[in-house]
Amino acid sequence: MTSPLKQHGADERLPLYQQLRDDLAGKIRAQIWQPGQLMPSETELKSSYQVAIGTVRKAIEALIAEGLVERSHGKGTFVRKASFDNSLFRFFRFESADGQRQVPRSTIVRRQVVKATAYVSSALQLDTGAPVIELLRLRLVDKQPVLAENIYLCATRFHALLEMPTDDFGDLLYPLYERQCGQIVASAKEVLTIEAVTPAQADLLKLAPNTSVAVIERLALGSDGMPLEWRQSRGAASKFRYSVEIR
Amino acid sequence: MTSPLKQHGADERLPLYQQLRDDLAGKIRAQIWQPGQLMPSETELKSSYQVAIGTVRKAIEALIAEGLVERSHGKGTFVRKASFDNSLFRFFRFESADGQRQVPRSTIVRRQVVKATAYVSSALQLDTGAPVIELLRLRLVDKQPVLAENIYLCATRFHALLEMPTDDFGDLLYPLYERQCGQIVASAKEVLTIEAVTPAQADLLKLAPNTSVAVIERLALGSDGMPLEWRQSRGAASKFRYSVEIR
DNA sequence: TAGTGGTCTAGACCACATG
DNA sequence: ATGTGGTCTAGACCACTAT
Repeated sequence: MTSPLKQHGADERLPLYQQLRDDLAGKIRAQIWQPGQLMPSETELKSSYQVAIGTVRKAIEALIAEGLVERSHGKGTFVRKASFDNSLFRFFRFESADGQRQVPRSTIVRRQVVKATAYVSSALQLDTGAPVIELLRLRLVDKQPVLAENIYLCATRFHALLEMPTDDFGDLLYPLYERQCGQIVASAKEVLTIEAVTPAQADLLKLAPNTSVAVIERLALGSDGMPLEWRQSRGAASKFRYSVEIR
Repeated sequence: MTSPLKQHGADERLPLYQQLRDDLAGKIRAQIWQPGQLMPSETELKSSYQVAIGTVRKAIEALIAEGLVERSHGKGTFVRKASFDNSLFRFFRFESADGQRQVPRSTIVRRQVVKATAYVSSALQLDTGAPVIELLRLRLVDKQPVLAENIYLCATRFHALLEMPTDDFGDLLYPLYERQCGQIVASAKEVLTIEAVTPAQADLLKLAPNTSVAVIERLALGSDGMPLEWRQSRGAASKFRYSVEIR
């Protein structure tokens, strides 16, 4: 029995379905309905919020457009799990010898606490010089290095990562952040550019000097929009491929 | 006074609002309602098609999601004009000396009729060896070359382009296609990769040998989905920049 | 003031998934 | 058989734009 919207301090100037959308989105963010789980049916929401069913549907359609939930005819409405750790496939074509796409293996090459540079601190909304964890990570397909990553995390928020061996980090970091630090990545912004490879990176990636690399800078955000992680990923430009449809 | 859907040979297995969407989309494609023009109001559509107003709204919402029309409260629903000739800004940062973004100037360097290669003919859905117009075009900002383009067009469909001086082509090709050949580009697919520059291209773009270029391959389609033009655009990788938001 | 799209309601019926 | 989302209807009222 959820109470009607009036008691939730919603902005009454907004359309009802928007207020409802905000309230539902809040419950998803607050993990009251967990990712992958079924959320209440249209009929339940209709009676608990005391609105017409059409209004419920408009609110849910908005959530679908934002990618927060998914509907399945006859089954119900499900909270979507954020899963974009493999978003690199958007930009790169990594294939193993048998032509399969797979999540690259990961190795943490270095882990250290450093003072945030001006750029990193502004990206993560920290004070300049605040302590950040820097991870240097290599990603491999068929044991060949394909991506080199520099990752920066607020040291206080993620200090749990300093207290475990880097070998236990596994191939995906975001589930680790969630398990060890209670930090959930909900969205991200990426910027893609092309540079000449530096000698150090060339060495890591086993590339000839002065070849080109594609650089993906990603700022990962929590569900409240707070920046959690900033990273740069570099991979050989020759493996790069991206397609769009425009109109 | 449009007649109800039954008389339009619509697929009755589809939901009503989908059938309506298809019919409306057809009228837009057939230019019965022209780009930029007002289309009939919800009330008019409701009575001419004999459906409920909610059904009309759902059909129009679908058209909005596809980017075919735009609604403006109090004014009406308008057919959207396709305008993505400047879509290169999506991928490149071209700025003139004063920091302004502007449509690059164009020069046609070469125009000739050639037999379509296997690749071009399959992209344009022509027989292999069919005659195609090949344009070599250079785009300039502040008189500096920034993009080199190879453009391929079906020679029969676009033969009007052979009968006018290339100096009169102007800076934008799609309006030219529309004026001179009656061919309207409605959408496009682009694929982006990175290559080393060829000697010929390096010369055109005034780049050092072996530097990297970003290559954008674009297939431009008519409103009926027929491929009209295939082009490759190459520009210095150093000017390249692209950003996305993911979730 | 008239016409447009935007919101909201209330309910009927259908199609899909599951036990 | 039951519950879910999907379609469709019919109409009231509001907010914006133009004249």
